[in-house]
Amino acid sequence: MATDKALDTVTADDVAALAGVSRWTVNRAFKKEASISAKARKRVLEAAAALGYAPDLLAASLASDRSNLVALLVDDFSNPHKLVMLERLTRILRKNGWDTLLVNTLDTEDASAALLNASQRRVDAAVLIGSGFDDKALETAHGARRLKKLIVFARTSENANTVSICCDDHLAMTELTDHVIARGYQRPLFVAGPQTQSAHLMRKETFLKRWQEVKGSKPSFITPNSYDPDRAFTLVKEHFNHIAPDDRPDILVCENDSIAMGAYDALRYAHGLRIPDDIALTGFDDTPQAASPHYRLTTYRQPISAMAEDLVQILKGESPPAGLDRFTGQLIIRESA
Amino acid sequence: MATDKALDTVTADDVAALAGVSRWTVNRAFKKEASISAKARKRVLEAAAALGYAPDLLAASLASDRSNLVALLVDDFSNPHKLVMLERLTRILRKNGWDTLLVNTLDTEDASAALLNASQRRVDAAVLIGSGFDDKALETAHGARRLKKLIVFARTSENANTVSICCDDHLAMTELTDHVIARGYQRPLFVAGPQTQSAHLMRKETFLKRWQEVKGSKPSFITPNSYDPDRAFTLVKEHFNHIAPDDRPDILVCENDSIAMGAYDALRYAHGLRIPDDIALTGFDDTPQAASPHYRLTTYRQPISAMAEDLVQILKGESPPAGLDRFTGQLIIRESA
DNA sequence: AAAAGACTTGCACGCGCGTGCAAAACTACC
DNA sequence: GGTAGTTTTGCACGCGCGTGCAAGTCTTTT
Repeated sequence: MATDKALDTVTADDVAALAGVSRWTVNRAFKKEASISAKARKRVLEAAAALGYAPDLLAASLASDRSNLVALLVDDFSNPHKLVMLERLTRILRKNGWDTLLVNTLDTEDASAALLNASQRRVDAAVLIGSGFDDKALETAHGARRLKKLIVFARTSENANTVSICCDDHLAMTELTDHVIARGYQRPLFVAGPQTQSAHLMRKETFLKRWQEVKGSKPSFITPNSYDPDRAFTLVKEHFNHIAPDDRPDILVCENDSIAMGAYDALRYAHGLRIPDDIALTGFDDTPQAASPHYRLTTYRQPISAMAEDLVQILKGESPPAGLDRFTGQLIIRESA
Repeated sequence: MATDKALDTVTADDVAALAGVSRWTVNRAFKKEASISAKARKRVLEAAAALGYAPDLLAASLASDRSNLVALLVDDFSNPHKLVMLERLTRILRKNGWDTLLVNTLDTEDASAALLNASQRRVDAAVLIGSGFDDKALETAHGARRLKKLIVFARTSENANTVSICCDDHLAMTELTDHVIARGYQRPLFVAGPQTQSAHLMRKETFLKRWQEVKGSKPSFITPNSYDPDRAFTLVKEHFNHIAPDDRPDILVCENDSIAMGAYDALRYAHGLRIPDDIALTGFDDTPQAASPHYRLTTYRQPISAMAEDLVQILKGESPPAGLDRFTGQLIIRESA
């Protein structure tokens, strides 16, 4: 047991002893750009391999003021697009030396507690990937000690102390709106997401504005109180119960794919409408499911990888830690509209 | 700047000074079961609130031998069920005091590097939620220093040094097979997942065995080399190209919902078959999408929450750190079979 | 009121490594 | 071979808190 203990905890000192150098040389051998001679490094690495040593990142974080840890706060797990973002972010962050703390803020009263928790782990940055983060949470976060950087991902933010990395929603929705108009649709209905957040999307506003500019009329809209497809299903189903066939919209423009898929199912299975023959539909995000031969959703793909790379730049300090980084995505035209 | 620095880094000593107690009393105030008087705790917490102090979890981890951190290793992000598991696990772990390190092992040659990385953060446990972890990775993990517990989630493992928390696949597949038989299907085709892992599912074996026991014949099967629905789509599409209508299976039993949905789309959109009229289909996992009016998938729901609670027990040391914890799930019968 | 018991508080030492600088070793050049 | 320049190495101190025990304080009992 005592030997086990000693075996368990191989420290830089042990490696130093074996390699015949000082502890500091050992740790230098593990840093990419450290001033150390090639042969010293070689000797150290061999000794380390023999002993099964790897630097303790925890101790390193404590001693320095960076942890190479990023907290990802997520408050909506009903959208498969989140899984795509998580995959991209974790992969790209890891490639660049950052590990990821995944924080589920569903249960947390507001995000503040989660943010505090992240700061207690000394994360280098907290990244908000969600819909329900409000001003209060952002302010608390900014007030929190040790929370060096606060980044809102895939969403704009009006808080001056945050960076927002997102796709250019204005450009995107304008392009999508123009596509819808070009296809000759006349009576759109916008299906928005929850509208309470300060950090939110401008998709609805952009669509309404653009449509009015070009067509002169103001489209109506409905607002599920969450991005859950089931809610969208129910809401759309109810909405169409109260509409005479002649007044029916000829296209549903949805704030994201998650809502669009719920709406799709409601139209098709609750009201027997064929898409796009009886009614058309668009989404946003290009989730994997949107491409299935079932939905064939016309949608808009955000450049998640580029956005993740941008996040890395910010973490590295090569981009300013406040402001708005906008990216241009790509309209994906499929059969649904 | 100097004052900023001083403000940034509120330590237990500062709180102690303000509250007129020692540093140790301050930290005790933040532990649930610490011997501290009610009034001392109150005084400390007030002082802490005034200063914006919260204990540094990093320093605590270094000083003690636990980090309250769990690494979740995921190697397949194409299955929406992963999102469900992530949501449940992160929420339940957090409720019990553990934070979650999400590690994407898609890019990692084998999982060993990821496991090593996790151990460098001194995680209390590494949880494998994936399909592609092989023996080598598990052995490496066990060899790694500081990796206290290795847990295979939602999958059995034959490695003696791991705990496996999963639903009772044998029971589940037997129940599902019996359902399929009771419905009168005669010519099943099993669509399996990749078969190379040591830590894998016994679904195929169980199905084949049970079917043979009851019906006396041995069903055929096909094997996509990944759980990606697109692969399943392609494989099923190809497979049915080479089958005469009379030889067609009357039911596809799929290893999980992800595969089932790909297969569903292939049958319906590539071959124009109606489900369940022309051919039936079952899945496994009960992903949210399986319930949609589109798929209406007959499937099997794993008790993820109970499994996550079991994980907590293991982390707390109230369950043995090796062996197999099996849970009984629930057959979900919908229209697809 | 004194003694025994129960609870609360303080403290020395260590967790493993980073920082910044000074000493040492090496290299190049005349 | 000596000097200046360059690279490499070693080290004191600190990061913020946990552990286990000893000293201190308060409560109970006879």
